[in-house]
Amino acid sequence: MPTKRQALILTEIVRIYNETGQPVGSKTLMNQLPIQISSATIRNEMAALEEDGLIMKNHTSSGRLPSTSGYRYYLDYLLQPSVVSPQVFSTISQDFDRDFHEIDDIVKQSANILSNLTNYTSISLGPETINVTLTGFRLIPLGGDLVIAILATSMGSVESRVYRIPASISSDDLEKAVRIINDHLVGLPIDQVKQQLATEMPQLLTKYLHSPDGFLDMFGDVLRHAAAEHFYIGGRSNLLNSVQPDDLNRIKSIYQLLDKESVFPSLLDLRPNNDHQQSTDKPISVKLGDEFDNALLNDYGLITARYHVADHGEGIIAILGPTSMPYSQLIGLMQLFTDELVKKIYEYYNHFHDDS
Amino acid sequence: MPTKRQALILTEIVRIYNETGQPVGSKTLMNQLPIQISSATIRNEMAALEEDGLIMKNHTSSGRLPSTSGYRYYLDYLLQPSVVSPQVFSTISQDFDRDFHEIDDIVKQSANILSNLTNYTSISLGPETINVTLTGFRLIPLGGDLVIAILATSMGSVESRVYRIPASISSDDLEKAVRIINDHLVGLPIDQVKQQLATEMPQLLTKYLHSPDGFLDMFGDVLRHAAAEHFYIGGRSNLLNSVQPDDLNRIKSIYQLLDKESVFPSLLDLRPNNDHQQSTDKPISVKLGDEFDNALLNDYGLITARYHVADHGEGIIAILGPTSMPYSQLIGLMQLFTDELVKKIYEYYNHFHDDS
DNA sequence: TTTAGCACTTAACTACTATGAGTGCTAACA
DNA sequence: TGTTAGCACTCATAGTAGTTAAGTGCTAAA
Repeated sequence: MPTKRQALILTEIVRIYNETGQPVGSKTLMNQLPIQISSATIRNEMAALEEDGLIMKNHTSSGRLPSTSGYRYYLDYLLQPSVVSPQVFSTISQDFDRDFHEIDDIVKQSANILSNLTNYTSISLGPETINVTLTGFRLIPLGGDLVIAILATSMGSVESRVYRIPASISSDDLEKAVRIINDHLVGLPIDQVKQQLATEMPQLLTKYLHSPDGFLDMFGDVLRHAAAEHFYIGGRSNLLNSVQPDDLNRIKSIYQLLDKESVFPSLLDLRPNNDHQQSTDKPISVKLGDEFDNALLNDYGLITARYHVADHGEGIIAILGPTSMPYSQLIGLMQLFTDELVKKIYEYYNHFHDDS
Repeated sequence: MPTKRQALILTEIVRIYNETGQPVGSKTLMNQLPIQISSATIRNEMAALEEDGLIMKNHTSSGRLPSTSGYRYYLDYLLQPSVVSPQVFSTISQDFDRDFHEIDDIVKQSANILSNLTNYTSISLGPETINVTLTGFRLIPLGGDLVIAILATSMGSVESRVYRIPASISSDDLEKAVRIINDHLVGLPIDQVKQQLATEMPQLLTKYLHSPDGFLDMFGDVLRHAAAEHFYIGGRSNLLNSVQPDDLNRIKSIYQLLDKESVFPSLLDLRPNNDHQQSTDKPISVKLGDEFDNALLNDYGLITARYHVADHGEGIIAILGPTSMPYSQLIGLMQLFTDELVKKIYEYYNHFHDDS
């Protein structure tokens, strides 16, 4: 456990290292610290901090920089979110001030705003589809034996996919089947729809379809895609800001990682299992270096902010940048940003359900 | 105009430089050339080639490398497409051997296959929507005053967007309006639909809608999005292969370019105006360095292959890589690749119209 | 026209030498 | 006991000089 003075020194090391990117020496600290102590004393304190594993050296005679544990300690105990400037605030509201046609657009735009604001990479995941209900299911014939199956949800998202229908099924029967789906399932939460799909629907449909399996597979397939989480990454190229010019291969690997969009959210553990206590407590949490599963991200930090939209579950927005980010400012920013985002999403949903 | 022997030397310089990435000296050439001449003679010939601006030096005592004009000359007069190995061929057919649900999936997959195959970045643009017809238009109420407008085309693509309908319009009238759209416009090519939208439709709709403007705007909007060209970029990260480790800023700029997907096709001039004779003649053409509008791409080359799908217009697939690419192999590959791609797209469309 | 020979150029590598920022330790001091 | 001045020591960085190897241009001979 560092003493109060050691904590002060650690905070200062984090601050200066984040600003300059260079290891911090005892003389520099002496000039910057609010208290009057000599460089020798600072050296002694730094030796103690190094003993505790909170700071480290690049080589015998270099200044100190925060270790991962040092960052961790700083984030958990020392950091204080700084207040966001009014200009930034008005920038955010301005960027959000448009009419969004789909919830996905809001999610996308939020990632873009945040990455523009911070010059880091941003990842945005829409509110969980807890209370989303099925609004409608349609089949539109395309000619031939192909149809487009369209599924709409109360969130305003539409999923459409093309399928082949065996010629043996008459279009009358198809229409009836679609009507049954709509009569029985519209208005139900997606989860329940999935459930009924396995239990009651097969029986109901056998009246009209000889073998409803194909039809149900199709419906299930669209449903699965509609319920899948959509997320967006903004400012990919900012990842290049933080990297040393020499290790080009690492950049490449990280980009390949980003390209494989499918694995990204699980890799970053954006939606942790509930066992993971620490992160579920606070709305904003930070994941550092070796806490990632993938070694490629060892030099990166991820600031994750959870936000809750009334009756619509949790969404997530995150910043991915180098380990040394101005956390204090960024976390202040995130608090404000999620507030605005929640406001916007809430507003969007309200337009739906209110004026009927 | 280079002599025959000079052309041979140029070809060899291009080949070796592409393989090694290093400037080529007279001794190396002496050993590699199929003819028996001394290094001194080669030096003389190289001096002549340099005089013509076809090759250049990095510094006084370095070997030679092809200049942009040199590449241009090589591509226009010397290059011979090499034959693709059977393994590559079977790789291509294998990768294409799946059931595609949408034409966009084929376009996407083709970009991925090509970039995997070549280790370069690949850009794929689907066949132009010349003969695409409107297959259906639907509105699904979402509750409140919102509806999802869904437009389907004979290509199997579906565009859906959410709109707000003024409460003054009754749902009965809306349904009638939708029916009118379907009765009058289904089966027509998109172009004609657009035309009628401006001419006849307003009159027809006034019978049912007090002011059809809002409705027509909505329909026009979906139509515009449905008709927009979709393209895909595969293997973005391969761009990093070709770049010098020191100029990180250029990489970043190029990535930002790639992120702005909207400007990319026009920048690359993938669909040149028909005046541009050279490129419309050949199905495969190459654009080099300073021929790009954007200076960022000065060190890059773009191999563009046009392919024609019967009754469905032209599609484009391209490879973006460093100026020094193994053009001979790549162009051979592209010929074969577009054949396979055309086959696949044709097959896809046939499933639509044939077995009705 | 071709070739051998040679002087010349240049990038890349190596070895060596400051320089300076920074540390750890000791001894004196409050 | 905590703090500070002083000093020897370490190490990355930058700069200088010398060497090597690849390559050129030019001249003169075949």
